[in-house]
Amino acid sequence: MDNSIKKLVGDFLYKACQESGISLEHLPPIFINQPKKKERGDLSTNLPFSLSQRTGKSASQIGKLLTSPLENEKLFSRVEFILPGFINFFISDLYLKQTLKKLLIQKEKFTQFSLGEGKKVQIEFVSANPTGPLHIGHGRAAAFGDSMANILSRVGYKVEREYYINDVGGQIKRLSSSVWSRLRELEGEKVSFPQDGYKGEYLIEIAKKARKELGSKLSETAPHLLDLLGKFATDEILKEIKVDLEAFGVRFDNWVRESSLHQKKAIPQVLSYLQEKNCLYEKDGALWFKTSSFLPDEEDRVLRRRNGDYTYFASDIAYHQDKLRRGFDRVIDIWGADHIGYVPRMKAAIQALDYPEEALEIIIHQMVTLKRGKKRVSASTRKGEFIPLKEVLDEVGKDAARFFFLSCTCGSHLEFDLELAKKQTPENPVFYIQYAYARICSILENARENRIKIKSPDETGLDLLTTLEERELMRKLSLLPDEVYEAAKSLEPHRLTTYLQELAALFHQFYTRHRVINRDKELTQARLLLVKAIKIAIGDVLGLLGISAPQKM
RNA sequence: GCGCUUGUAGCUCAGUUGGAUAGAGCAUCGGAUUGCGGAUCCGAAGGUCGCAGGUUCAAGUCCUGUCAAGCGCGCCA
Repeated sequence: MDNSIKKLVGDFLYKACQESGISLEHLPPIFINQPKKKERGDLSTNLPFSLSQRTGKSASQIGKLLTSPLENEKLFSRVEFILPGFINFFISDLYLKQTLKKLLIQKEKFTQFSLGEGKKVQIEFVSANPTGPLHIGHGRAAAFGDSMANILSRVGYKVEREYYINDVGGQIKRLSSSVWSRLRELEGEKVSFPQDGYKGEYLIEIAKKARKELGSKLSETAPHLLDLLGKFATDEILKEIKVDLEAFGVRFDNWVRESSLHQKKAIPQVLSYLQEKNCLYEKDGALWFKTSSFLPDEEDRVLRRRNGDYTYFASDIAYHQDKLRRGFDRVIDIWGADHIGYVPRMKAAIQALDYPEEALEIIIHQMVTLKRGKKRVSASTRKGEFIPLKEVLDEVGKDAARFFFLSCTCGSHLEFDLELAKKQTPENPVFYIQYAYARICSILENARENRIKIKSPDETGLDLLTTLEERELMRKLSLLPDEVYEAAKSLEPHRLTTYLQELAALFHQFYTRHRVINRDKELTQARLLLVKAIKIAIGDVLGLLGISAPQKM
């Protein structure tokens, strides 16, 4: 659909440049902004300024050249040049009303774009180790990745969500020996708990379940006892993880186990590939990857230990090669900040595999620090010190939690104060938005009860929408496609939470000042359509964020 | 010690690839309802954008230095 008004304005400017003989070689990228002040119009650009630097002409000369062909354009009611070099655009009511109609007719297609061109994108996120329940940090990644996937698919990408399960290695051994200790505790034995084991109490439940289901297989002399326990425990934990994700509104298309890569012999294969490319060498009995030949500041890393085991890095290279070979046009990883030091070596590995560095896009989200009142809680699965995502969901709900995570840029360190989150629940911004939606539903219900039939936009005189509040609402709605587009382009869902708050505020202001259902039948019709359009917009954007839009609250 | 990230109102955070007079929510104070949902609306107060330099017509935004916080610097994953 490409209903971008900014693109439209940009095209006009481009044409105006052509017509006024400004050399297109000098043309910088055209940026269209929303001015902070209403007096400065609905949209503005600093193009005259940037052009004047490149062409040597004065900004006001260029301003005149650019604005005069636009003066009779129906899209604008006014176009003005302002010193030192801005052009302000005032969108015409005609355009706003046409856009309102489009939104009503096209619904969620209103924000569709051909940007993605049907290209395949894979987003891998959460990928928490199956050694314990999801905690609040995973919640941030889950909310972010999931809504990012929604947004990308809206702008024309084919999106796949993937979860990578590290079900091999030292941590799984620690997990199984921890379960074994818990089991023996249950039998009344006094055991010393493994020092680097998982201390969380959830393992007691799993041990109980293991005793019940595995029964006689669990003797100390049983062969592969720890493997058996490890498999059992990871499966149980994964089940719980899936339940939590489901409750958080997140579903994955694909679950990939690290163990499946081992079965496929993917790791020795990728290593021999790298060997041929002369990226490896042996030292101290171990096999090393020459990270430093790609990034001088990085140290070389071990891929195969002296004892013959592969490192996590080795299997991760195999995993990423596998992903890249699956034929995606974009591969996006979302990692927590605790993996930040891992980025350079992964990028180096990608290049060693003959892909350009950009073939893998890595987004780092900062840690969530937790507070309970004044106490800080660190999140450590190993020590069993963490607030499970489930607990947060139970206390503040899926919608509030997702909204909270999505309102911040993922680069910000954020503090989640559980006490505050609970206290704020009634005044949480997400309820403000949902309330606007429910109010509109209520108005529409009211209209139905009064047997007012809402006519189609073509039959209704939208010209009756003349108040300031109505214009502001139409203006905001007309900018929605650009917001979605920009959120997709910059991979920043939080733009949409900001947009929703502003839209909801405009609606509440309108609502307190004007009646939708009133004595003037024509005006009622027009306002019902406006309100219906807002409902579509709010509901749609909430959907992109994975937040519910309740008819009643 | 080195690297990455972050420092904006009392608190939690926005701030459009450098733009025009720095924003929102919460908390605080004051006001609004015989109207479609008061989980709302209106107003007040609240800031040396960590600090110091620099770049330029223009810096919260870019550069350098400095202070502080988080994370990372394994033949762990």
